[in-house]
Order: sequence, then C-alpha cells, then structure tokens
Amino acid sequence: MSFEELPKVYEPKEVEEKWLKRWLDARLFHADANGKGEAFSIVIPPPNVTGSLHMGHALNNTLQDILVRYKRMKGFNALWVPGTDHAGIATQNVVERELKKEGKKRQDLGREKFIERVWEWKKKSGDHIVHQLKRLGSSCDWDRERFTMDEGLSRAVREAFVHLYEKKLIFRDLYLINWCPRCHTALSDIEVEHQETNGSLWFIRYPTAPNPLLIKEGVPGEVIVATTRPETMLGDTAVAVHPDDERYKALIGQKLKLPLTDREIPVIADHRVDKDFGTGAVKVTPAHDFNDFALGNDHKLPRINIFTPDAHMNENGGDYEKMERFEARKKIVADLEEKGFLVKTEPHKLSVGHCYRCRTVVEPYLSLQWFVKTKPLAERALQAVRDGRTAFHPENWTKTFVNWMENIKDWCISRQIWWGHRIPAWYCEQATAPNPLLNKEGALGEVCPPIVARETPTKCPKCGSANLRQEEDVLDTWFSSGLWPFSTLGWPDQTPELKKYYPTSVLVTAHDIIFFWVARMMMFGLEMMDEAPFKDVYIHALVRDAQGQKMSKSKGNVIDPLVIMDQFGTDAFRFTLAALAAQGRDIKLSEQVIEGYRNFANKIWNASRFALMNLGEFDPAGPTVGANGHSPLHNTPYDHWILSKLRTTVAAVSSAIEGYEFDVAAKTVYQFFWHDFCDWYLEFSKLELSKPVLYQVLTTSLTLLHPFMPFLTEEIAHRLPGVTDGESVSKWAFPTTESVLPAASRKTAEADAEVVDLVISVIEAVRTVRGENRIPPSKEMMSKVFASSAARREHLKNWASVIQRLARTASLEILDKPAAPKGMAHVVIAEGLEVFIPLEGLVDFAAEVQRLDKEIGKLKSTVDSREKRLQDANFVTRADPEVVEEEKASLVGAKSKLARLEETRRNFAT
RNA sequence: GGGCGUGUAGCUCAGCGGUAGAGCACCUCGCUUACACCGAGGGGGUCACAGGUUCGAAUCCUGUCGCGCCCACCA
Repeated sequence: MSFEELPKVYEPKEVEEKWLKRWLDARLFHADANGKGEAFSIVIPPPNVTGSLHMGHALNNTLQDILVRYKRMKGFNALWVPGTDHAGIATQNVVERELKKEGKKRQDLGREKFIERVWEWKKKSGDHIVHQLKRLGSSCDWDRERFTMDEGLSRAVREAFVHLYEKKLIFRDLYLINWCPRCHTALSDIEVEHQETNGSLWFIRYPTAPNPLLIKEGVPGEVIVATTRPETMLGDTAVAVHPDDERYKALIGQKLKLPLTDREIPVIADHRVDKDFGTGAVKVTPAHDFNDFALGNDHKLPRINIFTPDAHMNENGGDYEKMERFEARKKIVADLEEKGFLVKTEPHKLSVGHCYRCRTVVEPYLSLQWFVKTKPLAERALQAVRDGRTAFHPENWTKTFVNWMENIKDWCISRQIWWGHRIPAWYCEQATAPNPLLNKEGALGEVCPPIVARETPTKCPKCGSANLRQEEDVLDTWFSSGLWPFSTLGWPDQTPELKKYYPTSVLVTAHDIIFFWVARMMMFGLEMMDEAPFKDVYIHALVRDAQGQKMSKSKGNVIDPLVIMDQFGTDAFRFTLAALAAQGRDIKLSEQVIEGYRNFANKIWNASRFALMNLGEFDPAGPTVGANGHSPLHNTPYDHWILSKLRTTVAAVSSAIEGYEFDVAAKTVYQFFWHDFCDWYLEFSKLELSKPVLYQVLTTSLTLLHPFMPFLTEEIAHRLPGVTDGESVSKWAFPTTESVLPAASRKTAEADAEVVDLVISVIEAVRTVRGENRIPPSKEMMSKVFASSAARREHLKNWASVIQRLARTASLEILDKPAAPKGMAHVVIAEGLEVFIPLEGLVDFAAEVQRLDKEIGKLKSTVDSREKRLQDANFVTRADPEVVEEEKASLVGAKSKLARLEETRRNFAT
C-alpha cells in the first residue's frame, strides 16, 4: 500500500480490532511445553470475576506483556498463563446484591441454587474481564486459561488440603477469630482493615463484692476500669491488674461485683497489664477481645459469648438481649450512668477493624474454625528469600516480606459462605455436635474424628456409619490462589508443563497483595513442589488519579482504562503506563500525559509514512543487504551516526527491561525515535537517502517498540516491503548491539558519528541565533564558524552544504581565528568552536539598541532599588529573613542579566 | 510504637558523588513536499531545611520539618 492511502493521523481502533482477531485466530501466543528454547514463564495474577478491568489491572498486565513479548522475541519459550479468581466473599456479596434487587436473600434460594446463580454471574463477568485483557493486547496463551474453581484446580485444592492435614499443618479449633457480622463469616487477620477512629474511653466502677468478712482496712471498696467497649462488660469474667501495682495488690484474688448483673468476677494479676494506661485495671472479656482471650486461656477463665453471629446481644445479654451491639452500648452506658457506675468518659482514638469486603466493623468472635499452621511453612519461604532463590524488585520489599513472615500467625482458612471450595472434611452425623459454631467450651465433642479425604468417603472408618455430612464451610479464596503457579500447570499431575515452566520466572504484582497472595504462594510452592514458585517478584506501583488520590467509585475519580483506550488508543495507553512505572513511587495518571504518548504513536505513524514513501519498491532481501539481513552499505556518516545511536539504544532498552526499569526502557526508545531518528536522521535523509539503513533502522525501531506498542508496530510492519502476511513482529528477533552494528564496523561508525555530532552542534548554534533574534526564514543569514582544530575545519568544509541547508544559512565561512564580535551574534559552542553571524541588515540595530536600552534601563532601576533596600539597616534587621534572602538572590540574577544585555548592546552600537 | 517511601523548573516526575534533566504548561518564530497529535528557538530551579564527610554533594552520613503508605492487642 502506498503512503498516500495512509491517513495522516494514526487511527488505532480498526488496527487494534484487526490485529487482535488475527493474533487470537492464529493462536500466536501458544507455548509448547515440548518446544525448544529456554523457558520463560509468568502466571497472571488472576483478576476477580466480580468486576471489570481497572487501572491496576491495566498496569499489571501491560508490564507482564512487555516482559513476555520481550522474552519471546529474545528466543525464549515464553508462556504467560491467564485466568481468573473466584474471589469468594467478594463475588458472593455481588451476587447477593443482585438478589436483593429481586427482593431475595441467598437463603431463599438455598445453597445449591445460589451457587448456580453465582456460576451464571461468573460466566458473564469472567468473560468480560478476559475480553478486556485481550483488548489490552495481553499475549497470554489463551488455550491455557484457568479459573480457581475449575475442575483441575479443585483437585489441586483437595490434594493440598489433605496433604497439609496429614502433615498436621491443618487443624480445627475453637478459637477467637475475626468475624464479619454482615458477611456472616470468619476472616483472616489480614482481611481486617484497621482504621483510626475517634472513640471514647469509659471509666466504670466495679465495686468489691459485699462480703464483709473480706473487707479489711486499707482495701479499696471498688476498682475503676477503663474500656473502649463498655457493652462487652456483660461478658467479663475477670478484672486484671499488674502484679506489682501497689494500688490493687490487696485486691488480687478477691471478687468484684459486675455492675448491671448479679455475677461476681475475680481480680487477677498479670504482667501484661499496663499500669500506666487508664486506671491500671482492665476488664477481661475472653470471648470478645484478643488480648483477653489469651489472658483468659492462661488464667483458665470462663468465656462468655454475648453476641449472636449478626452482632446482636444473645441470651447472655440479660436485659439487653436482641439489641444490636452499638445500641446496646448506648443503653448500657446510660444505665451505668443512671445507677452511678459511670465515673467519667474521655475522648479516645483507637483503631477499629473493618471487613475488607464490606467495611462492616469486625467482631472478635469465638467459633470453631480450620487453620493452617503457618510457622513451619513460613520458615521455608523465609529461607528461600534469604538465600536469594526468590528475589524482590525493588529489593526494599524484601524487608516487608521478611518482617511479616517472621511474625506470621496461624491462618484461619474456613469461611462460612457458600461460594468457594468446600472443605474436604466429613463428619459422622450421629457423633457430631449439631452446631459447629458453638460458643461453649468443649464444642469439639465429636466421638468420631472428621474424615479428611481426597475422594468423597461413603462411610465413617471408625463407626461404620454411612450417615456422613460434608463440612459446610468453604476455604479462604487465597487458599486456591496460593496454589496458582503450579495448579495452573496441571499439578497434582506431573505434566510436561509443570516440568518445563515451574518454577515460573517472575511474578508481577502490586504491593497490596504481598501478604495475601505472594506469601501464600511461597509457602505452598515450597511445601507442595519443593521449590519456590518464582525467581523474581517484581512489585509495581499503585495507580492513583492526577491528584494522587486512590481511585475509588465513591470518590468518583476512577479513570476507566477502556475509555482511555477508546480515546487515545491501546498502544499510547500501554506506553504511558510503562513510562510512568518508575520503581518505588505510585503513579499519578492524568489524561494530559496519555495525550503526550498518543502524539508519540502518531509520530511513529508519520515517520513510517515518510519511510514508506521513500522506500518505494525497496527489496530488503536485495544485494545491498548482507546474508544475515544486516550489514547494509553504510553510505554516509549520518547513517553511521544513527546506527551508533541505535546500538546504544538497543543495549539500554534491553538492560532496562531485564532490570524491570520499564520507565527507563520506554523513555529511551522515545528519545531515540523522536529526537534522534525523526529530528535528525530523517531530516538528513531528505538530502541523501540510504534505503537499506532507513529500512534497517525503522524495522529495528519497530522491534524495540513492539513490546510496548504491539498493535501499531504490527500494522506498520505489515505495510513495509518484504514483510509477508503470515508473520508477526511478536516473533521477530529482538535486536542486539551486534545485529545493529557489528563490532567490525563499529569503530568507523563511531568516528563518523563524532563528525555528525560536530555538525549538529553548529546547526543548532546557527538556529539559536535565528530564533533569538527573530529572523524570519525568508531572510538570508551568513555564518562564520571558528574552529581551532584543523581536523574540525576540514569536516566542516565537507559538510558545509548540509549545514547550510539544515541551518538555513546562505553561506558558511570557516575561520581559523575568532572573528571580532562587533555587529555580530556570537555563540560559543565549546572550547575552540564558535559561531559568528553578522546581523547587519537582518536586525534593525537602532530599534534593537532602543529595545535593549529600555530593558537595561528597567533592570538598572530594579537593581538600584534592590541595592538600596538591602543597604537599609532597618529592612535587613526587621524583615523576614526569608524575604531578605530572596532579595539578595534576585539582585544577583538581575546583575548578571544586566551585564549580558550590556555586552550585546555594545556589539550593536555603531 | 515499629517499618517503608517521599520532598528537584508552574505541574508530573527522572537523576542518586563530578559543570542541574525530561514531558506537559508558558513565550517567540514558522503551513520548509512524514507529522500543527508538527517544526525551530527561548525563559524558568539557593535540588525541603540545618549540620557533617569529600578536592567536589541534588546525589553519602546525622538531625529537623512536611507529605504518603504499611504493620502492631495498650484496654
């Protein structure tokens, strides 16, 4: 197609649609486990099926795609495994919300029907996000798309669960866990988000029990406790003080009367109590506070649960039964006050835990749950990171990871929801207590132990009963995603894929899921596969809005990637994300920046149009090109110059991508293409053209750009002569320094490049004079160049006509001595290299002198007044020191500008 | 309370031991046969502050101030 048929402005829409279809139809990104080439593999952080592509996904997948495309072009056997996550609670909540619109609850449907509904939703939503990933250009092996709840992965989950259970790394226990009263499920510690809140500290009087025999002299008749949660007092089973606290020593072991109830509770001593906080006495509620739970265990205190699963008072709440927890708080405080038990209330800041899925305040709640014993698993993960088998980039994340791993707690993996992997445990019906969510001690009273098995059991191995019931709970969604790097490759089967691609090369993710996901994959990978799941972990930034705010629906500052892609093109968008992906700083995304890179895409388009126009019927396989497709004839020094620039660009881009410096890589190609290739090489080419070099530089540039801008580069490539229909730039070989400029010709090329640099500097100097003096192009200028070195004078002589053309100067005189600057513009380029341009007739000297005089006059008076002010002792001593400093600085600036203007004026004066 | 990051041109950010950089915005000139989503030229910075190390510091060290984020059971 000839260039006239190409639009002047790059239109991404059709181009993207066309190539996406072709790529997918050709299964271009399919990786063959038996194919050749060293393996390079990435598993996608599976997006949740709940929603659509957001900026975080866009960045995450753009970066992965750049890596995969780059490695593929480098000759690696590159595999990128795509897929989605069932996202337990999040998805269940979404579908529940849908149901609510129909006026239904999930209980109305029943478990089975509800799950069917979720699968329907999954089908719809999962396809949606997969389609969006494709639109982004993600070169995943779409034949291998997985879902965390598909059949294979379900098998992996069972295998992993049973394996851990058999190794006693999974256990079941009655324990205080984080409970979301809205989602009705347990949460792991990291699923709770803490938020600083303005609360109160209530001081409550607990009188000593009225046993006259025990009241001695000097023993206080009451203890005042301070609490942020007065409603939990109904579950108090002790008051704790520090053993060395003189105020309370005499009371230790005695009983106190619990206000609003008829219970009596003991005063206990524990060194964990802080004498300096509040009154030094703390109420102990083992069933509703994590500290108190631990304290209660050590002191064998009873646990009294006062809440129902939806955080209302239960039968232990006495008069307050059925009240919602915060209402109960109000009422209890009022009653305490009325009855004289409330001493005072102080404002108090505290951090309150919220459910990460629905923002409801989380309740510490006593229940029977499944846990993973993490310490032994974490130990191996730590070891792998310590000895560098897995490395974080940037490496400062290592510390975060290590710190967390070292202090890891057991992981609560059971969830009381319906959507997810049902735990592969069965209970013998007759022998099991009816309600697994028991509050009382001794709930684990099953006669027959749970049966944990890979295959669904038919009868109880202990008592032979066939009346078995599977565990109702499902697994934490992160349990299955923790297996992702190997479950997607076929584990537990020993597949060729697993052999070829595990461990994966790199995991690309944002820092917000290091604990949720990266840590779990490390633990499971080492435990199940005996090898860490990835060699590198690249942690990228979070995308924020132009003001640096986190994007959120409620703030209304969400920028939709799809809207951006429609507006500016996918390639421009991808390039922007890469260019902003500097390590260690979050990304502030604004449309203005994207527009800049849209312009870059257009620049590439037009430079290519120009090349196409000039290349004509050029045959790249023709005799001007060497056997390996390189080493064309380098006719001119500027051919050498551009190849030399291209060579360093190739080296810089490669090493930047290898080092995950996507911003450096992007900016390096940008600089080369726009400022070296377009601004200079193409301009030189208008004077004399070398088709082979133009062809080589353009195709090499397209190859360099391809990982960032796959659609545009593919489109242009297929308009070039010699590119056949079936091939794809994604399979071209990524250039090397040697392929661009073989070592044999490098020396000559670089010597030539130096000459071109000299020429460019002279052209720029002449242009500066024209610009600064506002000489229109229609007016001819004469230039003189003084060069102290004979070699330079020789080069300039040879290049005189090029300089004249590009600098728009009518003549170029080469001097071996500097000229007298009288009446001339004078530019010093470097030591021994100066440009002189007579301005006679080009600039109206009289007018210029007048203008200069005016400016000089203005400056002088400024300088005068400033000097005077600074000499004024009154001002210097009394004014704000900052203002004085500013004055001084601007005086210096004004003085030097004045000197420059005066010199110019002298040269113009006749 | 710990940990991490960050403060450089009007804005967004590179640079992290050797004469202050980019993009955008701004000003001037220009429709030169790829591109006005363009070209040429220009103005603009005591690199948060204070000490120190060094021949030399935006860059290293110490401290101060400002701004983020993460973790932690002080009721």
